[in-house]
Amino acid sequence: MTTPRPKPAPTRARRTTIYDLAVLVGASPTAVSAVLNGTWKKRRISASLAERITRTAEEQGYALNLQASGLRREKSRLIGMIVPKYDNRYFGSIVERFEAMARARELFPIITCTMRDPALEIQAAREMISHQVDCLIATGATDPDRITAICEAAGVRSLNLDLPGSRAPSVISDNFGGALALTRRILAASASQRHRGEPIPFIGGRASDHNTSERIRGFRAAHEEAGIIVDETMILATGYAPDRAITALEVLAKRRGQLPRAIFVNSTIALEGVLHWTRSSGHFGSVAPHVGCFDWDPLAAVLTENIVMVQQDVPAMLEALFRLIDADDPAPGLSEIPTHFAPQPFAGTAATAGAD
Amino acid sequence: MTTPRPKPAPTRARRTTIYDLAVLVGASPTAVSAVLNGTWKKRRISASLAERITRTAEEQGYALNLQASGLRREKSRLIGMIVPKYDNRYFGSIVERFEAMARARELFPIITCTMRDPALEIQAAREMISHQVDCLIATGATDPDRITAICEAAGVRSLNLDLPGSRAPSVISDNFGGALALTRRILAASASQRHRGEPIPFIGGRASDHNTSERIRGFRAAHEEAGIIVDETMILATGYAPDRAITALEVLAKRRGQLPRAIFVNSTIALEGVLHWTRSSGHFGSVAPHVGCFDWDPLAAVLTENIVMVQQDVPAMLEALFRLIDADDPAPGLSEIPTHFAPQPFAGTAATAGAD
DNA sequence: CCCTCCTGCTCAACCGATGTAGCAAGAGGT
DNA sequence: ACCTCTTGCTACATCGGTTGAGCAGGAGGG
Repeated sequence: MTTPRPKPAPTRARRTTIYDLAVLVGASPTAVSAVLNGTWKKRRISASLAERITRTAEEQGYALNLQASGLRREKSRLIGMIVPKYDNRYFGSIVERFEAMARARELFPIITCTMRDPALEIQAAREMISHQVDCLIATGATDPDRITAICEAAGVRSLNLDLPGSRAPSVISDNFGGALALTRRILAASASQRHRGEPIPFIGGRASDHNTSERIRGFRAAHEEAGIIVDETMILATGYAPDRAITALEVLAKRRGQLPRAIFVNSTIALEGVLHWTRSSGHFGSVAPHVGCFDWDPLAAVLTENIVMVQQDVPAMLEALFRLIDADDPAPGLSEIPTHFAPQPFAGTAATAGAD
Repeated sequence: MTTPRPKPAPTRARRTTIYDLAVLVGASPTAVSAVLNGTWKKRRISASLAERITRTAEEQGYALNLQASGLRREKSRLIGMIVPKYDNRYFGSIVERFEAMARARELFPIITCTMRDPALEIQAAREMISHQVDCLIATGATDPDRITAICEAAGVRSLNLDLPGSRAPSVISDNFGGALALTRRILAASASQRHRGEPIPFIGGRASDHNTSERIRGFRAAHEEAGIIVDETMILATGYAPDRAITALEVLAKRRGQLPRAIFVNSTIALEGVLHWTRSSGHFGSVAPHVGCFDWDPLAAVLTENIVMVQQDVPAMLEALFRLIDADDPAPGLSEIPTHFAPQPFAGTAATAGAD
């Protein structure tokens, strides 16, 4: 019945279905389906028939068609996530952990990266909805509320991660608190090398996104505590490209006629540029500035002196996220997860202990 | 099966279907379907009806049910990829590029990471097949042929990336050539600091995987060219964990009673351990050894003196991969893509030019 | 012996989209 | 006036599972 093809039927063996199995076993498709999806006890199929069906399915290498199954059940057991980039450890660990936790709940995670492109975010969200995801997580989305609106229209639950929205529950880091603690630390560390009242620059990120603006707030608060005034020219939220960070610092140094003794860096990607500049510009000689980085990278930890990194607590964030997913209560609140300072590399491992 | 809740049916508005639209427009579901999937000209639907249908669909926020569509068409326009980890730039860029290229072909990419766990690889492959992927890419799989076999049984095309298999077409880096060139370079760079005939250690990876063994072969070939004998104790393929690399180097140094003047490092993850050891063990003082790393990380590039990194040519690999996907000819050959040395950080950018 | 209950299974109607077949109305040709 | 062709649409079966309803046969009770 497939098609009236004059094809010499080369390979294209049709996939085994429950109907094929039913014929093989001599039972009804219903029985096969019930056995294979585990509802057979409830449906009063005998253990012996169940055994025969299971065995035959295995022999035939039967694979359930989840498209058909999902269509009938009107849910897919698919959970979607959109993510901006795969070029840093933060999003990498979010995705790894998300997948593991989704699988533990018998959900199939589908993740797609949007290259920080707002149009692609929307397109990806729509595609995921078309694929009938039961739930969609927007991670670091530029316009989370837009995604929430699209999901709402389709009756799909949505949550925000990393960047908050106002219309869906959001789990984010305590950006203010993390930036405050980080700024305090590098202000203290660099105190003896700075003039009295001299502020440090903030570099990277987009002032328009919530996280960056909260971090700037924490950055300012720490300065204020220390009695330091921060003027606008110290805030260089020039985006996520490393070379923009370099240019901005170069310009700043030229204008001020002096080099910063400490720098607040707002992402590991910006950090690439910053560290390149401090190392290879020749400006600093052997006295590298203190660097505080909001986000963590293990190679930076190993290779940089005078660096402090704030690590976002990905496990805790995802625990919180899945608590919201498990409880299907869509109260659109904001969960802020505390950050912590990244530990010394290899602290407490056999490797360090052994290196006497 | 969630729970027997006395829920007051709060929101859960059913999703709009072509039947709903058909009623609204006063046309048949067939017409709606034809208009929305673009076959309406062929089906001789009038432009005016098409216009009305399109408008109504938009107003109602209609989203196609790809589960139903895929079921009927017997293909999903889904393309699957399994990937070991998200903790390095190599796999990150593979995934980013794969997604972009898949989307350019109107395929929806679904990617899942398997944490280098062979059982999870198999499970993930099966799940993807159940979701009816049209094609499955096994990236860095520990047992690619097993996955190919599973795909074959289900009539799904499969390809290997990064690690080759014998039963499906494979696209990988020229590991031998890359390792040969890299080893030559660090042997040359460290020549004046090594005793005559002194080999350097190879650290990281698994000797059982094809890539590592090819790299070892290239590593040995470069030594042989230089008239240096490499005994087994210099090959430290201790896996991908950074702390294992540290331990192995520590043991090696103790046994030989001297420090290596150059090191071949087989992944950026092992590099974390290696650089930690060279920096903080105190062994090296200010004379860091020459490091050659098979794989690239931008922070390592910026922060390490005397490092040479081999970068795998991800764009070229994915071009080759998609050529195989586009041509549906499954000849199980091996494409080896040349690698190159990573360029100087920010070379040729405004950033460098500006930093006078 | 009749009635009820339980066991073990099957039937048929879906889920939403799509491809094939076909029908009614009007245009155009002879 | 009759036939053919085109236009613009609809009806229906189908993809592969799932699910509520229901049926046959045997056990058990009165």
